[in-house]
Amino acid sequence: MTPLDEYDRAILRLLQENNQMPQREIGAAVNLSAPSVQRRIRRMEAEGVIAANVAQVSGEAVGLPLTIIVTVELVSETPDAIDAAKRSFRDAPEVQQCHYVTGETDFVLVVCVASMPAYEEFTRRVFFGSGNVKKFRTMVSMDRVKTGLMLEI
Amino acid sequence: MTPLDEYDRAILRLLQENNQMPQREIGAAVNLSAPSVQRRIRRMEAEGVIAANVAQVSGEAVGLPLTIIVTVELVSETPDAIDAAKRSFRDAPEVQQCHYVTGETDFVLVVCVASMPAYEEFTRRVFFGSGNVKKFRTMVSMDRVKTGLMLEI
DNA sequence: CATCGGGATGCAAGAAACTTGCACGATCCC
DNA sequence: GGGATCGTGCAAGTTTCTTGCATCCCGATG
Repeated sequence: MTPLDEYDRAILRLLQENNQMPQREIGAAVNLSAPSVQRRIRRMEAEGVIAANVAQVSGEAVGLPLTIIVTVELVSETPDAIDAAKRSFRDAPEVQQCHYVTGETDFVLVVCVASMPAYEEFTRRVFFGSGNVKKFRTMVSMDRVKTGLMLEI
Repeated sequence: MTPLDEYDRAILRLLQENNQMPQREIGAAVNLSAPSVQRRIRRMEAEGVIAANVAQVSGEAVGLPLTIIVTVELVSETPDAIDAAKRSFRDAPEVQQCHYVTGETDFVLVVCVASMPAYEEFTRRVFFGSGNVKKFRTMVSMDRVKTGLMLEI
């Protein structure tokens, strides 16, 4: 993977804020021509530096006003059990984010649902369904203070 | 806010996966003309249904390979203290996401840093700097099983 | 029951943005 | 110093986006 220079990083800083800015404007901001900007973007997309280009949708607007952070502790922590848990969390559409973490708890999930009943249904299906969840702790978000995928580049 | 119909939701499903798909292709996928698709997208952007259009940058690629989930407990939970904490978390560039939550812990943060020393420096500056953090629990992500902002629309 | 009005649609033309071939210049390694 | 490699800017060609316009649908009204 080609190392990133200061131009690349400047472009990324702009794109992670707004990936619809015209290449011409990006070029003007970073002192490069539009074609040059475009070739750098292409390269970074091909190399996976830019993992995806997405629209950030408001949960409230689509009827998913609840964001819930859940820590999960498993009964069995064998590699197979861990993998099975990863798969089930990855496949659950309510799970927006999932991390396998160090410490007492094994997983941290960010879950987006329409209502508390919907959340309960989710826990029944995903947590109790597997039989391998020892316990989980539910933290309901009262304020999404900061969300997004912004990195300090 | 205009309620969303099935066309809008179909468009959102596509855009939250790839917001660079040409309107013509979106139109073909949802059975609408390109101009119609574009007017719907414009409307949803104006109404905040589409909150942002962003490039998702790989943390590894830009030298931020560590993702750490942190739960934070405050000493004082007065409204002023809560607000001050929200501000400081929001302003810290290492903090990618922050939620004010119910339960024993007050905040859950997702922090992206270059290294453990960088994380320690972060905790000193942001947690110990305020004098209002009673305790925090650090969970280092060993596997970012699922990330992103995808919603089940 | 006919008519009117608001809103969304598709078409087509015009505008803007993206893409690519090409020649030039910088850099690095003989 | 010579030559290969890589990235750059320019300009032309292509695609996509944007917008004016006529039409259609549907609900409200006379």
